[in-house]
Amino acid sequence: MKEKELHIDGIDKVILKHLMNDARTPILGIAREIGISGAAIHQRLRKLEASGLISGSKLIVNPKVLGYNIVAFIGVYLDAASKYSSALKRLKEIPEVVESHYTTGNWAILVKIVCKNNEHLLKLLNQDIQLIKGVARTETFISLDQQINRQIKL
Amino acid sequence: MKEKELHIDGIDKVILKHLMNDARTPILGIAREIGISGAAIHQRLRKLEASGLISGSKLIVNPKVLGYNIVAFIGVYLDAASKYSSALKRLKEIPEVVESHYTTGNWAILVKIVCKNNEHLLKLLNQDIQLIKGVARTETFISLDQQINRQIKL
DNA sequence: AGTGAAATTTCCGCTCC
DNA sequence: GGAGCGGAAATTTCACT
Repeated sequence: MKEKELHIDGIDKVILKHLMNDARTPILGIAREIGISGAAIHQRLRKLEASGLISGSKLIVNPKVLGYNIVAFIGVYLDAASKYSSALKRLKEIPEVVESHYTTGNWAILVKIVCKNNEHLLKLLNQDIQLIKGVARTETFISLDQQINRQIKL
Repeated sequence: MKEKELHIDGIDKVILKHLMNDARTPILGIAREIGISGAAIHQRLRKLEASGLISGSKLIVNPKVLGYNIVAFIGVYLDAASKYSSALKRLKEIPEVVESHYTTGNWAILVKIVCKNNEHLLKLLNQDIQLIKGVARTETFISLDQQINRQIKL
Protein backbone atom coordinates (compact mmCIF):
# COMPACT_ATOMS: atom_id res chain seq x y z
CA MET A 1 0.00 0.00 0.00
CA LYS A 2 2.91 2.34 0.64
CA GLU A 3 5.32 2.67 -2.24
CA LYS A 4 6.32 6.30 -2.43
CA GLU A 5 8.22 7.98 0.35
CA LEU A 6 6.00 10.81 1.33
CA HIS A 7 7.46 14.23 1.79
CA ILE A 8 5.23 16.37 3.97
CA ASP A 9 6.33 19.95 3.58
CA GLY A 10 5.13 23.02 5.41
CA ILE A 11 2.22 23.56 3.04
CA ASP A 12 0.95 20.04 3.57
CA LYS A 13 1.15 20.60 7.29
CA VAL A 14 -0.95 23.74 7.13
CA ILE A 15 -3.57 21.97 5.02
CA LEU A 16 -3.69 18.95 7.30
CA LYS A 17 -3.76 21.02 10.45
CA HIS A 18 -6.86 22.80 9.24
CA LEU A 19 -8.64 19.66 8.15
CA MET A 20 -7.68 17.67 11.24
CA ASN A 21 -9.40 20.37 13.21
CA ASP A 22 -12.44 20.56 10.96
CA ALA A 23 -12.71 18.21 8.03
CA ARG A 24 -15.23 20.49 6.34
CA THR A 25 -12.98 23.55 6.15
CA PRO A 26 -13.33 24.94 2.61
CA ILE A 27 -10.29 24.21 0.47
CA LEU A 28 -10.44 27.67 -1.04
CA GLY A 29 -10.17 29.35 2.33
CA ILE A 30 -7.00 27.42 3.06
CA ALA A 31 -5.77 28.25 -0.42
CA ARG A 32 -6.20 31.97 0.17
CA GLU A 33 -4.42 31.76 3.49
CA ILE A 34 -1.42 29.95 2.06
CA GLY A 35 -1.38 31.89 -1.17
CA ILE A 36 -1.68 29.05 -3.67
CA SER A 37 -4.59 27.95 -5.81
CA GLY A 38 -7.40 25.64 -4.73
CA ALA A 39 -6.40 23.20 -7.42
CA ALA A 40 -2.93 22.88 -5.93
CA ILE A 41 -4.41 22.00 -2.54
CA HIS A 42 -6.62 19.46 -4.19
CA GLN A 43 -3.63 17.83 -5.86
CA ARG A 44 -1.78 17.65 -2.56
CA LEU A 45 -4.74 16.11 -0.82
CA ARG A 46 -5.02 13.44 -3.49
CA LYS A 47 -1.36 12.62 -2.99
CA LEU A 48 -1.74 12.44 0.76
CA GLU A 49 -4.74 10.18 0.40
CA ALA A 50 -2.87 7.91 -1.98
CA SER A 51 0.01 7.67 0.47
CA GLY A 52 -2.36 6.37 3.14
CA LEU A 53 -1.63 9.19 5.55
CA ILE A 54 -5.22 10.37 5.34
CA SER A 55 -7.37 7.49 6.38
CA GLY A 56 -10.72 9.25 6.30
CA SER A 57 -12.77 11.80 8.10
CA LYS A 58 -15.36 11.49 10.80
CA LEU A 59 -18.17 13.53 12.23
CA ILE A 60 -17.63 13.65 15.98
CA VAL A 61 -20.69 13.26 18.19
CA ASN A 62 -20.78 14.29 21.83
CA PRO A 63 -21.84 11.27 23.92
CA LYS A 64 -22.91 13.49 26.81
CA VAL A 65 -25.78 14.91 24.80
CA LEU A 66 -27.09 11.37 24.41
CA GLY A 67 -26.83 10.86 28.16
CA TYR A 68 -23.56 8.95 28.10
CA ASN A 69 -21.76 10.63 30.96
CA ILE A 70 -19.21 8.06 32.01
CA VAL A 71 -16.02 6.96 30.29
CA ALA A 72 -14.27 3.99 31.85
CA PHE A 73 -11.39 1.69 31.12
CA ILE A 74 -11.71 -1.96 32.00
CA GLY A 75 -8.75 -4.27 32.32
CA VAL A 76 -9.88 -7.77 31.44
CA TYR A 77 -8.07 -10.86 32.70
CA LEU A 78 -8.50 -13.95 30.55
CA ASP A 79 -8.05 -17.43 32.01
CA ALA A 80 -6.23 -18.37 28.82
CA ALA A 81 -4.71 -16.30 26.04
CA SER A 82 -6.35 -18.61 23.53
CA LYS A 83 -9.73 -17.16 24.44
CA TYR A 84 -8.78 -13.80 22.97
CA SER A 85 -10.43 -14.02 19.59
CA SER A 86 -13.70 -15.39 20.87
CA ALA A 87 -13.83 -12.80 23.63
CA LEU A 88 -13.10 -10.05 21.14
CA LYS A 89 -15.97 -11.21 18.98
CA ARG A 90 -18.32 -10.81 21.91
CA LEU A 91 -16.88 -7.43 22.83
CA LYS A 92 -17.61 -6.18 19.33
CA GLU A 93 -21.27 -6.94 19.94
CA ILE A 94 -21.39 -4.60 22.94
CA PRO A 95 -22.03 -1.14 21.51
CA GLU A 96 -20.77 0.64 24.62
CA VAL A 97 -17.29 -0.77 23.95
CA VAL A 98 -15.57 1.91 21.89
CA GLU A 99 -11.99 0.68 22.02
CA SER A 100 -10.35 -2.67 22.65
CA HIS A 101 -6.63 -3.36 22.92
CA TYR A 102 -4.77 -6.60 23.37
CA THR A 103 -2.07 -5.50 25.76
CA THR A 104 1.11 -6.58 27.40
CA GLY A 105 1.18 -6.30 31.19
CA ASN A 106 -1.23 -7.30 33.91
CA TRP A 107 -4.32 -8.15 31.97
CA ALA A 108 -4.94 -9.40 28.46
CA ILE A 109 -7.40 -6.86 27.15
CA LEU A 110 -7.90 -3.20 27.88
CA VAL A 111 -11.33 -1.94 26.92
CA LYS A 112 -12.68 1.59 26.80
CA ILE A 113 -16.39 1.95 27.34
CA VAL A 114 -18.93 4.75 27.38
CA CYS A 115 -22.03 4.45 29.54
CA LYS A 116 -24.85 6.51 30.96
CA ASN A 117 -24.50 6.15 34.72
CA ASN A 118 -23.34 3.85 37.47
CA GLU A 119 -26.15 1.35 37.09
CA HIS A 120 -25.43 1.14 33.41
CA LEU A 121 -21.75 0.56 34.13
CA LEU A 122 -22.58 -2.14 36.65
CA LYS A 123 -24.89 -3.84 34.19
CA LEU A 124 -22.20 -3.80 31.52
CA LEU A 125 -19.69 -5.33 33.89
CA ASN A 126 -21.87 -7.97 35.47
CA GLN A 127 -24.19 -8.88 32.66
CA ASP A 128 -22.08 -8.34 29.61
CA ILE A 129 -18.34 -8.34 30.03
CA GLN A 130 -17.93 -10.73 32.93
CA LEU A 131 -20.25 -13.25 31.32
CA ILE A 132 -17.98 -13.57 28.31
CA LYS A 133 -16.38 -16.98 28.13
CA GLY A 134 -12.74 -16.83 29.16
CA VAL A 135 -13.01 -13.65 31.22
CA ALA A 136 -11.61 -14.38 34.65
CA ARG A 137 -11.99 -11.00 36.30
CA THR A 138 -11.88 -7.31 35.56
CA GLU A 139 -10.54 -4.08 36.95
CA THR A 140 -12.40 -0.86 36.37
CA PHE A 141 -10.99 2.64 36.06
CA ILE A 142 -13.47 5.45 35.70
CA SER A 143 -12.30 8.57 33.90
CA LEU A 144 -13.25 11.52 36.05
CA ASP A 145 -11.62 14.09 33.82
CA GLN A 146 -10.34 13.79 30.29
CA GLN A 147 -8.20 16.78 29.47
CA ILE A 148 -6.27 15.60 26.44
CA ASN A 149 -7.81 14.16 23.30
CA ARG A 150 -5.91 14.74 20.11
CA GLN A 151 -4.04 13.19 17.22
CA ILE A 152 -0.33 12.81 16.78
CA LYS A 153 1.52 15.99 15.85
CA LEU A 154 2.72 16.17 12.27
CA MET B 1 -26.01 24.96 26.05
CA LYS B 2 -28.70 22.31 25.98
CA GLU B 3 -32.21 23.69 26.15
CA LYS B 4 -34.28 21.64 23.78
CA GLU B 5 -34.82 17.95 24.23
CA LEU B 6 -33.48 16.53 21.06
CA HIS B 7 -35.45 13.95 19.23
CA ILE B 8 -33.28 11.88 16.95
CA ASP B 9 -35.50 10.04 14.54
CA GLY B 10 -34.60 7.43 11.97
CA ILE B 11 -33.75 10.01 9.35
CA ASP B 12 -31.32 11.78 11.66
CA LYS B 13 -29.69 8.45 12.38
CA VAL B 14 -29.17 7.69 8.72
CA ILE B 15 -27.64 11.12 8.17
CA LEU B 16 -25.37 10.85 11.18
CA LYS B 17 -24.33 7.31 10.38
CA HIS B 18 -23.10 8.41 6.98
CA LEU B 19 -21.26 11.44 8.26
CA MET B 20 -19.75 9.65 11.24
CA ASN B 21 -18.25 7.26 8.75
CA ASP B 22 -17.10 9.97 6.34
CA ALA B 23 -17.66 13.60 7.21
CA ARG B 24 -17.29 14.62 3.58
CA THR B 25 -20.13 12.52 2.26
CA PRO B 26 -22.16 14.77 -0.07
CA ILE B 27 -25.41 15.81 1.53
CA LEU B 28 -27.28 15.41 -1.72
CA GLY B 29 -26.25 11.79 -1.99
CA ILE B 30 -27.73 11.11 1.41
CA ALA B 31 -30.81 13.10 0.42
CA ARG B 32 -31.38 10.92 -2.62
CA GLU B 33 -30.97 7.77 -0.57
CA ILE B 34 -33.49 8.83 2.03
CA GLY B 35 -35.85 10.45 -0.41
CA ILE B 36 -35.98 13.97 1.00
CA SER B 37 -34.43 17.17 -0.30
CA GLY B 38 -30.95 18.37 0.42
CA ALA B 39 -32.33 21.43 2.13
CA ALA B 40 -34.18 19.26 4.62
CA ILE B 41 -30.94 17.53 5.52
CA HIS B 42 -29.29 20.88 6.07
CA GLN B 43 -32.07 21.91 8.42
CA ARG B 44 -31.67 18.74 10.44
CA LEU B 45 -27.91 19.12 10.60
CA ARG B 46 -28.22 22.66 11.87
CA LYS B 47 -30.58 21.46 14.55
CA LEU B 48 -28.21 18.69 15.57
CA GLU B 49 -25.32 21.14 15.68
CA ALA B 50 -27.30 23.56 17.80
CA SER B 51 -28.18 20.77 20.21
CA GLY B 52 -24.49 20.10 20.75
CA LEU B 53 -24.72 16.51 19.58
CA ILE B 54 -22.41 17.26 16.70
CA SER B 55 -19.21 18.57 18.15
CA GLY B 56 -17.22 18.86 14.96
CA SER B 57 -15.50 16.81 12.33
CA LYS B 58 -11.94 15.67 11.99
CA LEU B 59 -9.66 14.42 9.28
CA ILE B 60 -8.14 11.18 10.54
CA VAL B 61 -4.46 10.61 9.89
CA ASN B 62 -2.82 7.22 10.07
CA PRO B 63 0.10 7.42 12.54
CA LYS B 64 1.75 4.32 11.06
CA VAL B 65 2.48 6.15 7.81
CA LEU B 66 4.47 8.66 9.86
CA GLY B 67 6.39 5.83 11.51
CA TYR B 68 4.42 5.80 14.72
CA ASN B 69 3.96 2.08 15.17
CA ILE B 70 3.34 1.72 18.88
CA VAL B 71 0.30 2.60 20.94
CA ALA B 72 0.69 2.29 24.70
CA PHE B 73 -1.20 3.10 27.84
CA ILE B 74 0.69 4.36 30.83
CA GLY B 75 -0.70 4.30 34.33
CA VAL B 76 0.86 7.15 36.29
CA TYR B 77 1.10 7.12 40.08
CA LEU B 78 1.32 10.54 41.68
CA ASP B 79 2.87 10.98 45.11
CA ALA B 80 0.07 13.42 45.93
CA ALA B 81 -3.26 14.11 44.25
CA SER B 82 -2.54 17.82 44.49
CA LYS B 83 0.12 17.43 41.82
CA TYR B 84 -2.51 16.60 39.22
CA SER B 85 -2.91 19.96 37.54
CA SER B 86 0.77 20.71 37.29
CA ALA B 87 1.49 17.23 35.97
CA LEU B 88 -1.29 17.58 33.43
CA LYS B 89 0.19 20.81 32.20
CA ARG B 90 3.46 19.05 31.50
CA LEU B 91 1.70 16.13 29.83
CA LYS B 92 0.04 18.53 27.42
CA GLU B 93 3.48 19.61 26.28
CA ILE B 94 4.40 16.09 25.23
CA PRO B 95 3.03 15.68 21.69
CA GLU B 96 3.09 11.90 21.84
CA VAL B 97 0.47 12.00 24.60
CA VAL B 98 -2.84 11.75 22.75
CA GLU B 99 -5.19 11.09 25.69
CA SER B 100 -5.06 11.73 29.39
CA HIS B 101 -7.61 10.67 32.00
CA TYR B 102 -7.79 11.33 35.68
CA THR B 103 -9.01 7.98 36.92
CA THR B 104 -10.30 6.15 39.93
CA GLY B 105 -8.42 2.99 40.84
CA ASN B 106 -4.79 2.12 41.16
CA TRP B 107 -3.12 5.10 39.66
CA ALA B 108 -4.07 8.75 39.32
CA ILE B 109 -3.65 9.30 35.61
CA LEU B 110 -4.05 7.03 32.63
CA VAL B 111 -2.28 8.27 29.55
CA LYS B 112 -2.42 7.02 25.99
CA ILE B 113 0.66 7.61 23.88
CA VAL B 114 1.75 6.99 20.33
CA CYS B 115 5.41 6.43 19.55
CA LYS B 116 7.72 5.17 16.85
CA ASN B 117 9.54 2.25 18.42
CA ASN B 118 10.82 0.83 21.67
CA GLU B 119 13.63 3.34 22.06
CA HIS B 120 11.21 6.12 21.55
CA LEU B 121 8.88 4.65 24.16
CA LEU B 122 11.72 4.28 26.61
CA LYS B 123 12.80 7.84 26.03
CA LEU B 124 9.27 9.09 26.64
CA LEU B 125 9.06 7.16 29.87
CA ASN B 126 12.47 7.93 31.29
CA GLN B 127 13.09 11.40 29.97
CA ASP B 128 9.64 12.89 29.78
CA ILE B 129 6.93 11.32 31.87
CA GLN B 130 8.92 10.07 34.84
CA LEU B 131 10.71 13.40 35.15
CA ILE B 132 7.44 15.22 35.73
CA LYS B 133 7.22 16.58 39.26
CA GLY B 134 4.85 14.46 41.36
CA VAL B 135 5.12 11.32 39.25
CA ALA B 136 6.06 8.49 41.59
CA ARG B 137 6.12 5.58 39.19
CA THR B 138 4.45 4.29 36.05
CA GLU B 139 3.07 1.09 34.60
CA THR B 140 3.18 0.53 30.87
CA PHE B 141 0.77 -1.47 28.74
CA ILE B 142 1.61 -1.79 25.09
CA SER B 143 -1.26 -2.30 22.69
CA LEU B 144 -0.35 -5.20 20.46
CA ASP B 145 -3.63 -5.27 18.60
CA GLN B 146 -6.39 -2.70 18.49
CA GLN B 147 -9.48 -4.25 16.98
CA ILE B 148 -12.21 -1.86 18.06
CA ASN B 149 -12.18 1.88 17.48
CA ARG B 150 -15.55 3.50 17.09
CA GLN B 151 -18.01 5.99 18.48
CA ILE B 152 -21.04 5.34 20.60
CA LYS B 153 -24.01 3.85 18.76
CA LEU B 154 -26.91 6.23 18.19
C1' DA C 1 4.33 20.90 -8.63
C1' DG C 2 1.46 25.14 -9.65
C1' DT C 3 -1.97 28.12 -12.38
C1' DG C 4 -6.32 29.72 -14.29
C1' DA C 5 -10.53 28.86 -16.06
C1' DA C 6 -14.38 26.01 -17.23
C1' DA C 7 -17.70 22.42 -15.87
C1' DT C 8 -19.99 20.36 -12.23
C1' DT C 9 -21.82 19.92 -7.74
C1' DT C 10 -23.05 21.61 -3.35
C1' DC C 11 -24.59 24.94 -0.15
C1' DC C 12 -28.10 27.71 1.93
C1' DG C 13 -31.53 31.46 2.21
C1' DC C 14 -35.95 32.09 0.48
C1' DT C 15 -40.87 31.26 -0.40
C1' DC C 16 -44.59 28.18 -0.52
C1' DC C 17 -47.10 23.97 0.83
C1' DG D 1 -41.39 19.68 8.93
C1' DG D 2 -40.48 19.41 4.11
C1' DA D 3 -40.23 20.85 -1.15
C1' DG D 4 -38.50 23.66 -4.85
C1' DC D 5 -36.04 27.45 -6.70
C1' DG D 6 -31.91 30.22 -7.61
C1' DG D 7 -27.72 32.73 -6.71
C1' DA D 8 -23.27 32.24 -4.48
C1' DA D 9 -19.56 29.40 -3.45
C1' DA D 10 -16.90 25.26 -3.43
C1' DT D 11 -15.11 21.17 -5.78
C1' DT D 12 -12.93 18.87 -9.49
C1' DT D 13 -10.86 18.30 -13.92
C1' DC D 14 -7.89 19.80 -17.66
C1' DA D 15 -4.66 22.07 -20.75
C1' DC D 16 -0.63 24.79 -20.14
C1' DT D 17 3.63 26.32 -17.89
